[in-house]
Amino acid sequence: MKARPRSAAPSDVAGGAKAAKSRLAPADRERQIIDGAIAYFSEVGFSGQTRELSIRLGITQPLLYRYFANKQALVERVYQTVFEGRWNPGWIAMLQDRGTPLRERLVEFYRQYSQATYKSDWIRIYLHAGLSRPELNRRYIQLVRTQLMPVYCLELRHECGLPDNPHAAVSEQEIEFVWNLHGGIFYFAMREHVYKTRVQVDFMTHVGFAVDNFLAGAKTTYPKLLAAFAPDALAPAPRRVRRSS
Amino acid sequence: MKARPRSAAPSDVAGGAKAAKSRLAPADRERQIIDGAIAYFSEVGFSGQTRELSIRLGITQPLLYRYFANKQALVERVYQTVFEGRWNPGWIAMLQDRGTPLRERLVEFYRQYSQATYKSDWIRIYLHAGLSRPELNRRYIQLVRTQLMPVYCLELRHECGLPDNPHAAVSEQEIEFVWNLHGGIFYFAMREHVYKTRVQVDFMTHVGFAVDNFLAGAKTTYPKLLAAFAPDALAPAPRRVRRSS
DNA sequence: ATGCTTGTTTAGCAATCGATAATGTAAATT
DNA sequence: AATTTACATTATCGATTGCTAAACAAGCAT
Repeated sequence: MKARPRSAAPSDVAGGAKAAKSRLAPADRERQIIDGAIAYFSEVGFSGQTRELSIRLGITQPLLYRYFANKQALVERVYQTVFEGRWNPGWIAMLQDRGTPLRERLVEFYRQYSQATYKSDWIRIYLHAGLSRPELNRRYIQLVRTQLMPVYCLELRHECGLPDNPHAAVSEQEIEFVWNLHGGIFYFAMREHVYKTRVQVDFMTHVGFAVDNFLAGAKTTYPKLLAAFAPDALAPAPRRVRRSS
Repeated sequence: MKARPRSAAPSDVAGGAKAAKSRLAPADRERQIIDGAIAYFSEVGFSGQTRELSIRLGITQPLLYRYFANKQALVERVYQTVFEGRWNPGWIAMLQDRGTPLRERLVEFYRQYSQATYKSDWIRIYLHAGLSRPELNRRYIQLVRTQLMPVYCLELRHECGLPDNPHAAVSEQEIEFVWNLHGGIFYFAMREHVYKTRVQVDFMTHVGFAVDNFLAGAKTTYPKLLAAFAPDALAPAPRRVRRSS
């Protein structure tokens, strides 16, 4: 009931590294196990064995089962920690700040987003999960689709000099259009962190050119796309035309 | 030694489906096992069990070991069949045919490429392999990097009205630049076939806009990139300037 | 110091999985 | 039809793996 004041671990706490045999407070031990599990499962996949994980943690295998009812429960915690812990809601507001050029906003977003997610552990967990538990990825993708991509679309409309018409819903075709930028950058990170191909190019330099090219092309392509798939968005602005009989 | 003339299988041959109990010629049985293994491993990953695979094939588990020395050998054959069997060398020539507009060439390429590789089994095997045996993906990526992307670059130089200078090597920065188009389209297919998100947009329509946007942007972005990372390519043309002392 | 709580380890079970040996049987050869 | 060849199945072994029960030991209260 009462929180037991524990002495800090003697040598190291949950430093992510191995070897921590001493007696730890439950919260510390749990955190250490989760961190170790993220590193381990991201490397070998979720079919990795609990014994091997325990060895890397420097503890015995049955101890895992004092903190998690079974392997599946531990895996769930790994999913949850990785997917729900690295999204920054402030990104949306930053992307909507028209005080700075859209190009700079996008580049800055990818600088921050890549530091949060485009690392070996996140991407590998993301791919492993996608193959074995796609529901989880669908939820994350839904977050991107509903939170992030529509902002891209609206800012891009503005950037292209199109009327700011909040009533004109963002079409699926637009979403996919802007997603191509996002996907290309993701795949770059994937090649770098999963296949570990020697990428001789600086990530942010690449992002700069990708964003430049996307925006430069959109100036001519985006209006055409809107004309075909979201003609509402091209109407003057505040008053919406509705079949004047 | 001599090839035994076998009567064709009574009901079905290696139709990819299950249930083929009858006695088959070795070549047919082997093919059937490989096809089944591709379907099975692409679904559950390479940690899938041989027993489950045999049940799906409608055969017994030890029979697998008559055709493959061990599980690893079967896995290797799956890799090999999937990765080396779907690349069409003719694509390169097609992409270089300047008789048709580059836009049409790229769209047509993605029509054919997606039919060959952007299917559930190929993409899932590709991702499973990437996580457990990245060497194989590196080899495939090397194929794309050395065969496909340089062609994109050279055709794009021509498209942008830049001099056709075959001596000016394609820079890494250029490769990554054009790869962003390829990666965005791959990621679209990945969302569709792995995460199975409801994509309301026709694949080829999406490709059309992605290619349009890429080419429209490149008209202004690509020369800037070349100026910074491959100034050689901007030199007049045939005669290469080499430090005229 | 003594006893109590609880974090950790030792020992081991039951199910799973890759792989093998022995046996059965369908098709080709004579 | 009898014999041979080799495709396929039955039965089973040994190692691995998730998980549990019992024993051990470190810190706190009295």
